[in-house]
Amino acid sequence: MLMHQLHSYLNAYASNPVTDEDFEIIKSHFTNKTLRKRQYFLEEGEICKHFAYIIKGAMRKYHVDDQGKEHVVDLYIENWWAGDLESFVMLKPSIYYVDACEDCELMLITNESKIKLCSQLPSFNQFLLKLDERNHIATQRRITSTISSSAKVRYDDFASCYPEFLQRFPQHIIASYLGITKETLSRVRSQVS
Amino acid sequence: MLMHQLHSYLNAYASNPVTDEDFEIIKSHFTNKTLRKRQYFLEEGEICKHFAYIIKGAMRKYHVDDQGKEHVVDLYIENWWAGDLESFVMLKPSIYYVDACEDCELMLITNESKIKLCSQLPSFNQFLLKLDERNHIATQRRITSTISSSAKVRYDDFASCYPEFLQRFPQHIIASYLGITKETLSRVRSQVS
DNA sequence: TTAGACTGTTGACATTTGTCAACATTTTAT
DNA sequence: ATAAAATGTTGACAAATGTCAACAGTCTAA
Repeated sequence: MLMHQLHSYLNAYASNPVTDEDFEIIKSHFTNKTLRKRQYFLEEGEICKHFAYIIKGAMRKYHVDDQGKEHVVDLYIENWWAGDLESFVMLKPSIYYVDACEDCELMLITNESKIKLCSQLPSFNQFLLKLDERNHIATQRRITSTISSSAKVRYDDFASCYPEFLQRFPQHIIASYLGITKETLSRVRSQVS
Repeated sequence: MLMHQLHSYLNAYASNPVTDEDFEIIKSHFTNKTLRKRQYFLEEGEICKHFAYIIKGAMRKYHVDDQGKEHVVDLYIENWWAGDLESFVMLKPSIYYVDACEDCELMLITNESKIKLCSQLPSFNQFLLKLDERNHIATQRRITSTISSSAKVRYDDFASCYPEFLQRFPQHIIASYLGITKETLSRVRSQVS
């Protein structure tokens, strides 16, 4: 079982370690799922019933505009969470697709379970707050970079911040994440830094 | 006292109303502050010791790049929170400025108080989670819009999503928030929708 | 009240980035 | 094994946006 990965992960965010008993409770609220490369986890119009903790693999979230163009909004690898929060908490049909960029092993949780765990285990609540904090900070940096910098600088920032991602996602997906075309990314990469 | 505004605001986010006793505890952790238009709440290099709940007024957070250009990262009005979370929780010098775009009345809280309230009052913890959720969702939409759409569409989205902001912030600040120049915004506005 | 800052618009031109097409390699599915 | 799909690069050109300068109206502080 790869469950222990979630346990270490939770501990990394908690101020005090999560006890084995608490972890048993947490574990009981998750289910396992595997996805093959290119399979959908979520499709536009669906309600996001689960959030996915990624044990292994890589995923992306993207939006398809009126002209049918894909825009990658998020990239995820091991120890990240995939899903559409807006749909998950508001029970609204999602405007996003989430799919697997590699074969994936996931652990899924429903919103009811999340709420139950929050009220039952203060450490879980605390964990979620820390997670949101971290997420908020990363997003803030991303927005700053997006509105302030040229394509080249954005790519360099991304590459130095998430070097692994360069190995794991194809360039056209990274380009889309950065809000530029694959051609522009290709050209930007061939410039010296 | 305008404290009751915070109380209603908290209630709007809680699943059960915040009792008067709980609110007394919460209130005791806040201090009041006023800012005149154009005064700083936070300057680059400082540690963000307080987060500000805005009772009245309007503020912005911005970043100054190597070439001395300002890039507005966030806009805030009544019932929003202003500050730099990264600096606040990590005690790192901030890379942002936060200043008042109108005369402001604020209620300030430190990170220690926030942590204390979280552990003492589950309802406060819950409140923060909801707030982060809402913030996360809004930010997700903003990123989607920024990487997917032209200047005109971004402005129209912004205008329909935050019509008040058009009245309260000058155009060059909105332009910067949208990641475009004031000249481009001026031109985009003169096109018919 | 007055000079200076702040705000907003417009024109001419430069730069960045996108679009479309062609092509080569690699990976994937049958 | 083979065809199709996915990935990545390049060129020619188009479109979007930025830059800089000039200008005018409004607000603000001494």
